[in-house]
Amino acid sequence: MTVTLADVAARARVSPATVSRVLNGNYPVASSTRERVLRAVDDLDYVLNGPASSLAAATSDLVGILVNDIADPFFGIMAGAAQSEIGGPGDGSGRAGGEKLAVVCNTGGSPERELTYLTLLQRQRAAAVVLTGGALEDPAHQAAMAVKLAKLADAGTRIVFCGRPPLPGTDAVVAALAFDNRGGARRITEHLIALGHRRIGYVAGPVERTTTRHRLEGHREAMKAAGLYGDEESVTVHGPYDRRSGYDATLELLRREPDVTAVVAANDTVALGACAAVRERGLRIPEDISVAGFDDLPFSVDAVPALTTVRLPLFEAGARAGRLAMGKETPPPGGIATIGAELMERGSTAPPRLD
Amino acid sequence: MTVTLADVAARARVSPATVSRVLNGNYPVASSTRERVLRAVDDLDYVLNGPASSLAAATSDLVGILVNDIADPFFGIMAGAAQSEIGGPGDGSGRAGGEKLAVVCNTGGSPERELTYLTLLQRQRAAAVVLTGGALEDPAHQAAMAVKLAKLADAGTRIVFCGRPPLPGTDAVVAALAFDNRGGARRITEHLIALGHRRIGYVAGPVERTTTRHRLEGHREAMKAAGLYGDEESVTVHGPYDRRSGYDATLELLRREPDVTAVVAANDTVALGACAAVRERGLRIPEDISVAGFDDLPFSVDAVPALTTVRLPLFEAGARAGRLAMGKETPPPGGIATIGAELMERGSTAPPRLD
DNA sequence: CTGTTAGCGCATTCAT
DNA sequence: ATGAATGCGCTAACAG
Repeated sequence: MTVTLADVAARARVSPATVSRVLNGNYPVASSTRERVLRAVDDLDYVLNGPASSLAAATSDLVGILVNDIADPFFGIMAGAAQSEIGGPGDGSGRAGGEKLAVVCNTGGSPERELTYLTLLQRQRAAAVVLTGGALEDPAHQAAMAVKLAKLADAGTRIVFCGRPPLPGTDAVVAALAFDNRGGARRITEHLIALGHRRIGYVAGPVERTTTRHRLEGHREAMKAAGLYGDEESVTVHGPYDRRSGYDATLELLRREPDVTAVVAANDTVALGACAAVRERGLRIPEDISVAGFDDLPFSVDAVPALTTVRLPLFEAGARAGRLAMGKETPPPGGIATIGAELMERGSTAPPRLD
Repeated sequence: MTVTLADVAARARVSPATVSRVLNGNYPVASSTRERVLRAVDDLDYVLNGPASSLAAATSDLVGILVNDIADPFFGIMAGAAQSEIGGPGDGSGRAGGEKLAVVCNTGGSPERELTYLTLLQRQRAAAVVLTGGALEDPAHQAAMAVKLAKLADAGTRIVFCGRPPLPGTDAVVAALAFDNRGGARRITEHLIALGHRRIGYVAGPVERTTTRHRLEGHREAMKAAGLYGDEESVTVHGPYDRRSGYDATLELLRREPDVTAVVAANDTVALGACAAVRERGLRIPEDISVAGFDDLPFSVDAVPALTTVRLPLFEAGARAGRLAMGKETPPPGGIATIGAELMERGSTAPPRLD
């Protein structure tokens, strides 16, 4: 019932091979012939059979974009940008073209699902895979990832990291775009210290994540450099990268260390929860307690007061990852690029109360 | 170079057909044989060739989820929920299983891209497609969609709408889960009227979208029922569903109609921008102006003051759409279900100033 | 319960 | 520049 390439060939009075050639466009075809073929395609409303094409060519037009949390704009912005570079504009003709199918896969932060998606993508003979966000630091999982990625690369799949440091043991990766999480975290804490804060609480992300660790390390570097050693552990609380966690962790922190004058959150979403907790305790921001975030998501400027945070160029990074995945851009030297993080001073931070 | 099913068969000393059967699990196989085959699969590190499988079976394990804006949690929450129902748990074994590949495709609200993605999915012989969010009301596009969806359905692809009313001319759809946008909008405006507001501004979404129209209609129903006719047009401003638009539109609205005492926004993101604009004008929320949103996204409760809005059960709807797409749940009678919208009264709305 | 036999629809050699 | 032939790796009838 379904129209095949042979049907198109018959109608255009050419061989199937010729139809294939005009559709893939990688071969010289007389323009008159091409016209005829394209008209037949339209007349018959032909749609290429992807599986058959992929089987014969041993490659597909599928590109996977893995994200930790699709409901988090942090990933949404990167994924959308990458997708727009990969997907092409789309001519709306409904006709089969040479388009790639850029799709995003939500791992939910689960290492098992990450591996499963990679297998599924491998099974589809994906043209490329973009991995976004921080990686789990579990050695077993990292090893499994390295093996899996090597196999994918071996089968011709291009691999790009976006916002994630290069995985140890993986040279199969086309390029890794890493955010300067450490530097950004250092700068925001230095900002707080410069304002006069001495007791600074830290609401960290989930343990065993590269992003969490790098941001925490940057924070502690700044603290140490200012001679503010001591009880790092007691002013640090870990939790998931969500609003609820920021709320709970901050309540816990304020209970444990009532004399903190500033709270640094692992990201903006967590910071929002932290703000709610601070207010719940009857404290004002920034008069009684300063709060800082990370990422500079769109909503952060609308918080009241506007959130002091670190801006990550998520859209630009995602777009670049997309181009890298398509081979439209040459990889950075060494395959690794670090992407800067810029401090955004806003209303949620101020000098501590003098008392 | 790559391991094929035949290799596995040889190693397990069975026929290729048997290997296929244990892999697909839809057929009785002696457990001892199955063991042997699975061991061979592991030994050889075999991964099923998706394209070959799809070609032979005339169907793939791909499921597409179309969203208008992947950076918007409204879609992210639905897509994530749907994906979790479709993707299965994932055993992390890295082995080939019977998993579906649930992927989200970002149309960016563009009708061309919507159609293109549908073609790409059709080309892949997708098992199902979930379309989320409001639809464009352009007749030409609707007709094109109806045709395209009919073809997809014809080829065996299950179609589910999530948060979108049934498309005219489409009976190919398995089920449509529609949000009660009209009812929700009516209730929130009634709430404002009950508080004593008479001049209420409306910051609407983009024109020609079902969601925009239904919410606006609900709002106006409430206004009319309260005898508050009149200059609907002059207190209504349209714009995209984003923060910036809410900001700009509200500034425009306040300039045009300085005597409004309340602003209803098309959604929470827009409401956030509206809040910023209101403050920019030196007005307090809710003392000088009440602001209301729609959707009840996670950040809305953290706005200051907390946003009065209409709660949509996005996660539940997405999950249900996912189950429907998988055939794990029987469609509602008539294929259409309306999903309720609940008013959430919070701090951003209050009685108008008496002056 | 398992093996044998045929394609699925297309991209690619080779020819011409 | 085009046509003919071959096989990609797998599933789905059929047998047995």
